Amino acid sequence: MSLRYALLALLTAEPLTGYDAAKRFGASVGHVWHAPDSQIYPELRRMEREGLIAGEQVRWGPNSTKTRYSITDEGVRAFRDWMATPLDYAPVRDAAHMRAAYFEWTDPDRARECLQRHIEHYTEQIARWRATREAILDLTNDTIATRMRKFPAEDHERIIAFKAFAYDGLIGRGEAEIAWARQGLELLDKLAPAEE
Amino acid sequence: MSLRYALLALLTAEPLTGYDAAKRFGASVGHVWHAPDSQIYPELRRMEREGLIAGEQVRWGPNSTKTRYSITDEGVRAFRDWMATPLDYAPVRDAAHMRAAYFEWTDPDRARECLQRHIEHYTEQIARWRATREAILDLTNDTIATRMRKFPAEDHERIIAFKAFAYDGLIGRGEAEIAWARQGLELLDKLAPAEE
DNA sequence: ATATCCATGTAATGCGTTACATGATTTG
DNA sequence: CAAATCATGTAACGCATTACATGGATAT
Repeated sequence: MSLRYALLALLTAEPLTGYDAAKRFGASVGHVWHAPDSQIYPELRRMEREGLIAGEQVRWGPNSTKTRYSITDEGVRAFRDWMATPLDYAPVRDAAHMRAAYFEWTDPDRARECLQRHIEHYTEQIARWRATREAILDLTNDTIATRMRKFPAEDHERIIAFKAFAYDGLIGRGEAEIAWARQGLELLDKLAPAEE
Repeated sequence: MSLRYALLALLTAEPLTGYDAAKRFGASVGHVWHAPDSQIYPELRRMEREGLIAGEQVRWGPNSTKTRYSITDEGVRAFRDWMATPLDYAPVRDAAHMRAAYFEWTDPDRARECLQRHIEHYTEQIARWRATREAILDLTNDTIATRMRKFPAEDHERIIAFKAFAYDGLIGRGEAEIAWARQGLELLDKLAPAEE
Protein backbone atom coordinates (compact mmCIF):
# COMPACT_ATOMS: atom_id res chain seq x y z
CA MET A 1 0.00 0.00 0.00
CA SER A 2 2.91 2.37 0.66
CA LEU A 3 4.01 2.33 -2.96
CA ARG A 4 0.92 4.32 -3.66
CA TYR A 5 1.90 6.99 -1.15
CA ALA A 6 5.46 7.03 -2.38
CA LEU A 7 4.11 7.81 -5.84
CA LEU A 8 1.77 10.46 -4.51
CA ALA A 9 4.71 12.01 -2.66
CA LEU A 10 6.65 12.13 -5.89
CA LEU A 11 3.75 13.66 -7.79
CA THR A 12 3.31 16.44 -5.22
CA ALA A 13 6.48 17.91 -6.74
CA GLU A 14 5.36 17.84 -10.37
CA PRO A 15 3.39 15.89 -12.98
CA LEU A 16 5.30 12.96 -14.42
CA THR A 17 4.95 10.25 -17.02
CA GLY A 18 5.20 6.67 -15.83
CA TYR A 19 8.68 6.51 -17.23
CA ASP A 20 9.80 9.67 -15.48
CA ALA A 21 8.18 8.56 -12.28
CA ALA A 22 10.01 5.26 -12.46
CA LYS A 23 13.32 7.06 -13.07
CA ARG A 24 12.80 9.73 -10.44
CA PHE A 25 11.74 7.09 -8.03
CA GLY A 26 15.18 5.57 -7.86
CA ALA A 27 16.80 8.92 -7.10
CA SER A 28 14.41 10.04 -4.40
CA VAL A 29 11.61 8.28 -2.60
CA GLY A 30 12.86 4.98 -3.96
CA HIS A 31 15.67 5.24 -1.42
CA VAL A 32 13.16 4.63 1.32
CA TRP A 33 10.57 2.63 -0.60
CA HIS A 34 11.95 0.57 -3.40
CA ALA A 35 9.80 -0.51 -6.33
CA PRO A 36 10.67 -1.86 -9.77
CA ASP A 37 9.25 -0.19 -12.90
CA SER A 38 6.99 -3.13 -13.50
CA GLN A 39 5.18 -2.32 -10.29
CA ILE A 40 4.99 1.40 -10.89
CA TYR A 41 3.14 1.41 -14.21
CA PRO A 42 0.17 -0.69 -13.11
CA GLU A 43 -0.03 1.11 -9.79
CA LEU A 44 -0.27 4.45 -11.59
CA ARG A 45 -3.12 3.13 -13.70
CA ARG A 46 -4.91 1.88 -10.62
CA MET A 47 -4.44 5.25 -8.94
CA GLU A 48 -5.85 6.96 -11.99
CA ARG A 49 -8.90 4.69 -11.95
CA GLU A 50 -9.41 5.63 -8.32
CA GLY A 51 -9.11 9.34 -9.04
CA LEU A 52 -5.96 10.02 -7.02
CA ILE A 53 -4.10 11.12 -10.09
CA ALA A 54 -5.21 12.30 -13.52
CA GLY A 55 -3.54 11.17 -16.72
CA GLU A 56 -3.45 13.34 -19.81
CA GLN A 57 -2.06 12.42 -23.20
CA VAL A 58 0.77 14.64 -24.31
CA ARG A 59 2.49 14.58 -27.69
CA TRP A 60 5.67 12.64 -27.91
CA GLY A 61 7.32 12.87 -31.31
CA PRO A 62 5.23 13.18 -34.46
CA ASN A 63 3.17 10.00 -34.22
CA SER A 64 2.99 9.22 -30.60
CA THR A 65 1.79 10.27 -27.19
CA LYS A 66 2.67 9.54 -23.63
CA THR A 67 0.62 9.78 -20.46
CA ARG A 68 1.47 12.45 -17.95
CA TYR A 69 0.00 12.01 -14.51
CA SER A 70 -0.83 14.87 -12.15
CA ILE A 71 -1.95 14.49 -8.58
CA THR A 72 -5.61 15.47 -8.07
CA ASP A 73 -7.13 17.24 -5.08
CA GLU A 74 -8.41 13.87 -4.01
CA GLY A 75 -4.88 12.53 -4.30
CA VAL A 76 -3.54 15.32 -2.11
CA ARG A 77 -6.25 14.57 0.42
CA ALA A 78 -5.41 10.87 0.40
CA PHE A 79 -1.75 11.67 0.88
CA ARG A 80 -2.43 14.02 3.77
CA ASP A 81 -4.71 11.44 5.34
CA TRP A 82 -2.01 8.84 5.12
CA MET A 83 0.50 11.27 6.61
CA ALA A 84 -1.80 11.72 9.59
CA THR A 85 -2.44 8.01 10.16
CA PRO A 86 -0.29 6.13 12.63
CA LEU A 87 2.10 3.77 10.88
CA ASP A 88 2.09 0.14 11.58
CA TYR A 89 5.47 -1.37 11.78
CA ALA A 90 6.34 -4.24 9.51
CA PRO A 91 7.59 -7.28 11.39
CA VAL A 92 11.34 -7.83 11.26
CA ARG A 93 12.67 -9.96 8.45
CA ASP A 94 16.39 -9.75 8.47
CA ALA A 95 18.43 -12.45 6.83
CA ALA A 96 21.79 -10.98 7.85
CA HIS A 97 21.03 -11.05 11.57
CA MET A 98 19.39 -14.42 11.26
CA ARG A 99 22.48 -15.81 9.67
CA ALA A 100 24.76 -14.27 12.25
CA ALA A 101 22.79 -16.01 14.97
CA TYR A 102 23.77 -19.36 13.47
CA PHE A 103 27.40 -18.76 12.57
CA GLU A 104 28.35 -21.97 14.33
CA TRP A 105 26.89 -23.70 11.27
CA THR A 106 29.57 -22.44 8.95
CA ASP A 107 33.30 -21.95 9.17
CA PRO A 108 34.78 -18.75 10.57
CA ASP A 109 36.03 -17.61 7.17
CA ARG A 110 32.58 -17.77 5.66
CA ALA A 111 31.26 -15.89 8.63
CA ARG A 112 33.91 -13.25 8.18
CA GLU A 113 33.08 -12.97 4.52
CA CYS A 114 29.44 -12.50 5.38
CA LEU A 115 30.23 -9.66 7.76
CA GLN A 116 32.64 -8.08 5.32
CA ARG A 117 29.95 -8.08 2.67
CA HIS A 118 27.64 -6.53 5.22
CA ILE A 119 30.12 -3.74 5.73
CA GLU A 120 30.58 -3.27 1.99
CA HIS A 121 26.88 -3.24 1.37
CA TYR A 122 26.20 -0.55 3.91
CA THR A 123 29.29 1.42 2.94
CA GLU A 124 27.97 1.65 -0.60
CA GLN A 125 24.48 2.49 0.55
CA ILE A 126 25.77 5.20 2.83
CA ALA A 127 27.78 6.71 0.00
CA ARG A 128 24.63 6.84 -2.09
CA TRP A 129 22.55 8.28 0.73
CA ARG A 130 25.15 10.90 1.51
CA ALA A 131 25.39 11.91 -2.13
CA THR A 132 21.63 12.24 -2.39
CA ARG A 133 21.52 14.16 0.85
CA GLU A 134 24.09 16.61 -0.49
CA ALA A 135 22.24 16.96 -3.79
CA ILE A 136 19.11 17.82 -1.85
CA LEU A 137 20.85 20.37 0.33
CA ASP A 138 22.44 22.19 -2.62
CA LEU A 139 19.40 21.76 -4.89
CA THR A 140 21.17 19.81 -7.60
CA ASN A 141 18.64 17.01 -7.15
CA ASP A 142 16.01 17.46 -9.88
CA THR A 143 13.00 16.37 -7.89
CA ILE A 144 13.74 18.70 -5.01
CA ALA A 145 14.66 21.62 -7.27
CA THR A 146 11.31 21.35 -9.05
CA ARG A 147 9.53 20.96 -5.76
CA MET A 148 11.08 24.19 -4.49
CA ARG A 149 9.70 26.10 -7.47
CA LYS A 150 6.22 25.01 -6.48
CA PHE A 151 6.37 26.06 -2.86
CA PRO A 152 6.81 29.48 -1.26
CA ALA A 153 10.30 30.40 -0.11
CA GLU A 154 9.40 30.33 3.58
CA ASP A 155 8.70 26.58 3.28
CA HIS A 156 11.98 25.70 1.60
CA GLU A 157 13.98 25.33 4.78
CA ARG A 158 11.56 22.88 6.36
CA ILE A 159 11.10 20.87 3.20
CA ILE A 160 14.81 20.40 2.76
CA ALA A 161 15.42 19.82 6.44
CA PHE A 162 12.93 16.94 6.48
CA LYS A 163 14.45 15.26 3.47
CA ALA A 164 17.91 15.58 4.95
CA PHE A 165 16.59 14.27 8.23
CA ALA A 166 15.20 11.16 6.54
CA TYR A 167 18.56 10.46 4.92
CA ASP A 168 20.29 11.04 8.25
CA GLY A 169 18.23 8.19 9.60
CA LEU A 170 19.24 5.85 6.83
CA ILE A 171 22.87 6.83 7.23
CA GLY A 172 22.75 6.41 11.00
CA ARG A 173 21.23 3.00 10.70
CA GLY A 174 23.79 2.01 8.11
CA GLU A 175 26.55 3.09 10.44
CA ALA A 176 25.05 1.00 13.21
CA GLU A 177 25.09 -2.00 10.86
CA ILE A 178 28.72 -1.43 10.05
CA ALA A 179 29.67 -1.04 13.70
CA TRP A 180 27.85 -4.27 14.45
CA ALA A 181 29.61 -6.17 11.70
CA ARG A 182 33.00 -4.93 12.90
CA GLN A 183 32.14 -6.13 16.37
CA GLY A 184 31.33 -9.49 14.81
CA LEU A 185 34.69 -9.67 13.10
CA GLU A 186 36.34 -9.05 16.45
CA LEU A 187 34.24 -11.73 18.04
CA LEU A 188 35.26 -14.23 15.37
CA ASP A 189 38.91 -13.37 15.95
CA LYS A 190 38.49 -13.87 19.66
CA LEU A 191 36.71 -17.22 19.31
CA ALA A 192 38.94 -18.66 16.61
CA PRO A 193 42.10 -16.67 16.11
CA ALA A 194 43.06 -16.59 12.42
CA GLU A 195 45.54 -19.42 11.91
CA GLU A 196 48.84 -18.78 10.16
CA MET B 1 12.71 -18.51 0.95
CA SER B 2 14.32 -17.57 4.26
CA LEU B 3 11.39 -18.87 6.27
CA ARG B 4 12.54 -22.29 5.25
CA TYR B 5 16.01 -21.69 6.67
CA ALA B 6 14.62 -20.13 9.80
CA LEU B 7 12.67 -23.35 10.36
CA LEU B 8 15.67 -25.50 9.62
CA ALA B 9 17.66 -23.43 12.11
CA LEU B 10 15.00 -24.07 14.71
CA LEU B 11 14.93 -27.79 13.99
CA THR B 12 18.69 -28.11 14.37
CA ALA B 13 18.05 -27.74 18.10
CA GLU B 14 15.39 -30.45 18.40
CA PRO B 15 12.43 -32.10 16.65
CA LEU B 16 9.22 -30.15 16.96
CA THR B 17 5.57 -30.37 16.02
CA GLY B 18 4.19 -27.64 13.82
CA TYR B 19 2.53 -26.13 16.83
CA ASP B 20 5.71 -26.12 18.89
CA ALA B 21 7.68 -24.77 15.99
CA ALA B 22 5.20 -21.94 15.58
CA LYS B 23 5.43 -21.13 19.30
CA ARG B 24 9.20 -21.43 19.55
CA PHE B 25 9.51 -19.33 16.47
CA GLY B 26 8.21 -16.25 18.20
CA ALA B 27 10.70 -16.58 21.04
CA SER B 28 13.79 -17.20 18.96
CA VAL B 29 14.41 -17.03 15.25
CA GLY B 30 11.11 -15.20 14.81
CA HIS B 31 12.84 -12.15 16.26
CA VAL B 32 14.88 -11.90 13.11
CA TRP B 33 12.51 -13.52 10.65
CA HIS B 34 8.87 -13.12 11.49
CA ALA B 35 6.25 -15.54 10.20
CA PRO B 36 2.65 -16.21 11.24
CA ASP B 37 1.51 -19.73 12.10
CA SER B 38 -0.49 -19.92 8.94
CA GLN B 39 2.70 -19.73 6.96
CA ILE B 40 4.62 -22.17 9.10
CA TYR B 41 2.37 -25.21 8.78
CA PRO B 42 2.27 -25.35 4.99
CA GLU B 43 5.99 -24.59 4.77
CA LEU B 44 6.76 -27.54 7.04
CA ARG B 45 4.70 -29.81 4.82
CA ARG B 46 6.51 -28.57 1.73
CA MET B 47 9.84 -29.12 3.43
CA GLU B 48 8.81 -32.65 4.32
CA ARG B 49 7.82 -33.33 0.71
CA GLU B 50 11.24 -32.14 -0.35
CA GLY B 51 13.01 -34.33 2.18
CA LEU B 52 14.54 -31.57 4.31
CA ILE B 53 12.65 -32.69 7.35
CA ALA B 54 10.91 -35.94 8.29
CA GLY B 55 7.54 -36.06 9.98
CA GLU B 56 6.55 -38.89 12.27
CA GLN B 57 3.19 -39.40 13.90
CA VAL B 58 3.36 -39.42 17.67
CA ARG B 59 0.51 -40.23 20.04
CA TRP B 60 -1.31 -37.31 21.49
CA GLY B 61 -3.98 -38.23 23.99
CA PRO B 62 -5.93 -41.48 23.64
CA ASN B 63 -7.50 -40.93 20.20
CA SER B 64 -5.20 -38.63 18.45
CA THR B 65 -1.77 -38.05 16.98
CA LYS B 66 0.41 -35.13 16.07
CA THR B 67 3.24 -34.78 13.58
CA ARG B 68 6.73 -34.27 14.90
CA TYR B 69 9.29 -33.04 12.41
CA SER B 70 12.99 -33.77 12.63
CA ILE B 71 15.63 -32.31 10.38
CA THR B 72 17.15 -34.84 7.99
CA ASP B 73 20.76 -35.09 6.83
CA GLU B 74 19.63 -33.48 3.61
CA GLY B 75 18.06 -30.69 5.65
CA VAL B 76 21.31 -30.11 7.51
CA ARG B 77 23.14 -30.03 4.21
CA ALA B 78 20.66 -27.53 2.77
CA PHE B 79 21.04 -25.36 5.84
CA ARG B 80 24.83 -25.43 5.68
CA ASP B 81 24.69 -24.61 1.98
CA TRP B 82 22.51 -21.64 2.67
CA MET B 83 24.84 -20.51 5.44
CA ALA B 84 27.71 -20.55 2.95
CA THR B 85 25.87 -18.66 0.21
CA PRO B 86 26.27 -14.90 -0.02
CA LEU B 87 23.12 -13.11 1.06
CA ASP B 88 21.35 -10.79 -1.21
CA TYR B 89 20.07 -7.71 0.46
CA ALA B 90 16.41 -6.90 0.25
CA PRO B 91 15.75 -3.41 -1.10
CA VAL B 92 14.80 -0.82 1.50
CA ARG B 93 11.14 -0.42 2.24
CA ASP B 94 10.79 1.84 5.18
CA ALA B 95 7.55 3.67 5.77
CA ALA B 96 8.80 5.60 8.82
CA HIS B 97 11.69 7.22 6.99
CA MET B 98 9.54 7.80 3.96
CA ARG B 99 7.02 9.63 6.05
CA ALA B 100 9.66 11.69 7.81
CA ALA B 101 10.90 12.88 4.43
CA TYR B 102 7.48 14.46 3.81
CA PHE B 103 6.69 15.93 7.21
CA GLU B 104 5.86 19.24 5.54
CA TRP B 105 2.62 17.53 4.49
CA THR B 106 1.31 17.25 8.00
CA ASP B 107 1.29 19.49 11.03
CA PRO B 108 4.18 19.49 13.49
CA ASP B 109 2.14 17.79 16.19
CA ARG B 110 1.37 14.83 13.97
CA ALA B 111 4.99 14.65 13.01
CA ARG B 112 5.98 14.67 16.69
CA GLU B 113 3.48 11.94 17.41
CA CYS B 114 4.92 9.87 14.61
CA LEU B 115 8.42 10.17 16.01
CA GLN B 116 7.24 9.50 19.53
CA ARG B 117 5.60 6.32 18.37
CA HIS B 118 8.81 5.44 16.63
CA ILE B 119 10.64 5.81 19.91
CA GLU B 120 8.04 3.76 21.75
CA HIS B 121 8.08 1.06 19.15
CA TYR B 122 11.82 0.59 19.30
CA THR B 123 11.91 0.96 23.08
CA GLU B 124 9.54 -1.98 23.36
CA GLN B 125 11.41 -3.99 20.79
CA ILE B 126 14.69 -3.34 22.54
CA ALA B 127 13.24 -4.47 25.85
CA ARG B 128 12.15 -7.71 24.21
CA TRP B 129 15.49 -8.23 22.49
CA ARG B 130 17.39 -7.54 25.69
CA ALA B 131 15.23 -9.96 27.62
CA THR B 132 15.74 -12.67 25.03
CA ARG B 133 19.43 -11.96 24.95
CA GLU B 134 19.63 -12.38 28.72
CA ALA B 135 17.58 -15.59 28.58
CA ILE B 136 20.03 -16.94 26.05
CA LEU B 137 23.08 -16.01 28.09
CA ASP B 138 21.76 -17.61 31.27
CA LEU B 139 20.17 -20.57 29.46
CA THR B 140 16.63 -19.92 30.63
CA ASN B 141 15.54 -19.77 26.99
CA ASP B 142 14.10 -23.20 26.13
CA THR B 143 15.32 -23.43 22.59
CA ILE B 144 18.88 -22.60 23.50
CA ALA B 145 18.90 -24.83 26.56
CA THR B 146 17.82 -27.80 24.46
CA ARG B 147 20.34 -26.90 21.80
CA MET B 148 23.13 -26.94 24.37
CA ARG B 149 22.25 -30.48 25.36
CA LYS B 150 22.79 -31.56 21.78
CA PHE B 151 26.19 -30.02 21.30
CA PRO B 152 29.52 -30.66 23.00
CA ALA B 153 30.51 -28.31 25.78
CA GLU B 154 33.39 -26.76 23.87
CA ASP B 155 30.90 -25.37 21.33
CA HIS B 156 28.63 -23.76 23.90
CA GLU B 157 30.53 -20.53 24.17
CA ARG B 158 30.50 -19.87 20.42
CA ILE B 159 26.89 -20.85 19.99
CA ILE B 160 25.76 -18.50 22.70
CA ALA B 161 28.10 -15.74 21.63
CA PHE B 162 26.65 -15.76 18.10
CA LYS B 163 23.10 -15.58 19.33
CA ALA B 164 23.95 -12.71 21.66
CA PHE B 165 25.79 -11.02 18.83
CA ALA B 166 22.72 -11.18 16.58
CA TYR B 167 20.60 -9.59 19.29
CA ASP B 168 23.27 -6.95 19.83
CA GLY B 169 22.76 -5.97 16.23
CA LEU B 170 19.03 -5.62 16.61
CA ILE B 171 19.47 -3.60 19.77
CA GLY B 172 22.09 -1.36 18.22
CA ARG B 173 19.90 -0.67 15.26
CA GLY B 174 16.95 0.04 17.50
CA GLU B 175 19.03 2.51 19.44
CA ALA B 176 20.02 4.23 16.22
CA GLU B 177 16.34 4.55 15.35
CA ILE B 178 15.59 6.10 18.70
CA ALA B 179 18.49 8.52 18.44
CA TRP B 180 17.26 9.52 15.00
CA ALA B 181 13.71 10.12 16.20
CA ARG B 182 14.96 12.28 19.08
CA GLN B 183 16.97 14.31 16.61
CA GLY B 184 13.76 14.72 14.63
CA LEU B 185 11.89 15.99 17.65
CA GLU B 186 14.58 18.59 18.17
CA LEU B 187 14.39 19.57 14.53
CA LEU B 188 10.63 20.07 14.79
CA ASP B 189 11.12 22.24 17.86
CA LYS B 190 13.68 24.31 16.04
CA LEU B 191 11.53 24.76 12.93
CA ALA B 192 8.26 25.44 14.70
CA PRO B 193 8.71 26.11 18.39
CA ALA B 194 5.81 24.68 20.39
CA GLU B 195 3.35 27.55 20.83
CA GLU B 196 1.99 28.40 24.25
C1' DA C 1 21.68 3.89 -39.78
C1' DT C 2 22.51 2.35 -35.42
C1' DA C 3 22.62 2.72 -30.63
C1' DT C 4 20.54 4.37 -26.79
C1' DC C 5 16.88 6.30 -24.54
C1' DC C 6 12.04 6.71 -23.78
C1' DA C 7 7.72 4.56 -23.16
C1' DT C 8 4.86 0.95 -21.57
C1' DG C 9 3.82 -2.90 -20.38
C1' DT C 10 2.40 -8.60 -19.43
C1' DA C 11 2.65 -13.11 -17.28
C1' DA C 12 4.00 -16.32 -13.92
C1' DT C 13 5.14 -17.19 -9.61
C1' DG C 14 5.93 -16.82 -4.85
C1' DC C 15 5.75 -14.78 -0.50
C1' DG C 16 3.08 -12.84 3.14
C1' DT C 17 -1.26 -11.23 5.51
C1' DT C 18 -5.75 -11.67 7.25
C1' DA C 19 -9.49 -13.84 8.47
C1' DC C 20 -11.78 -17.70 9.18
C1' DA C 21 -12.49 -22.60 10.79
C1' DT C 22 -12.53 -26.78 13.71
C1' DG C 23 -11.87 -30.16 17.01
C1' DA C 24 -9.22 -32.70 20.52
C1' DT C 25 -6.81 -32.47 25.01
C1' DT C 26 -5.38 -30.89 29.27
C1' DT C 27 -5.96 -28.15 33.40
C1' DG C 28 -8.28 -26.14 37.22
C1' DC D 1 -17.48 -29.23 33.19
C1' DA D 2 -15.62 -25.00 31.41
C1' DA D 3 -11.70 -22.62 29.90
C1' DA D 4 -7.37 -22.61 28.08
C1' DT D 5 -4.19 -24.72 25.30
C1' DC D 6 -2.75 -27.77 21.65
C1' DA D 7 -3.17 -29.05 17.00
C1' DT D 8 -3.82 -28.06 12.26
C1' DG D 9 -5.22 -25.99 8.96
C1' DT D 10 -7.89 -23.29 4.40
C1' DA D 11 -9.13 -19.53 1.36
C1' DA D 12 -8.76 -15.10 -0.52
C1' DC D 13 -6.25 -11.47 -1.54
C1' DG D 14 -2.55 -8.33 -2.39
C1' DC D 15 2.02 -7.10 -2.83
C1' DA D 16 6.54 -7.98 -4.87
C1' DT D 17 9.89 -10.26 -7.99
C1' DT D 18 11.55 -11.85 -12.25
C1' DA D 19 11.71 -12.35 -16.72
C1' DC D 20 10.16 -11.35 -20.83
C1' DA D 21 8.39 -8.24 -24.63
C1' DT D 22 7.90 -4.44 -27.98
C1' DG D 23 8.22 -0.35 -30.50
C1' DG D 24 8.83 4.69 -31.20
C1' DA D 25 12.12 8.80 -30.70
C1' DT D 26 16.34 11.01 -30.47
C1' DA D 27 21.22 11.63 -30.80
C1' DT D 28 25.61 10.72 -33.11
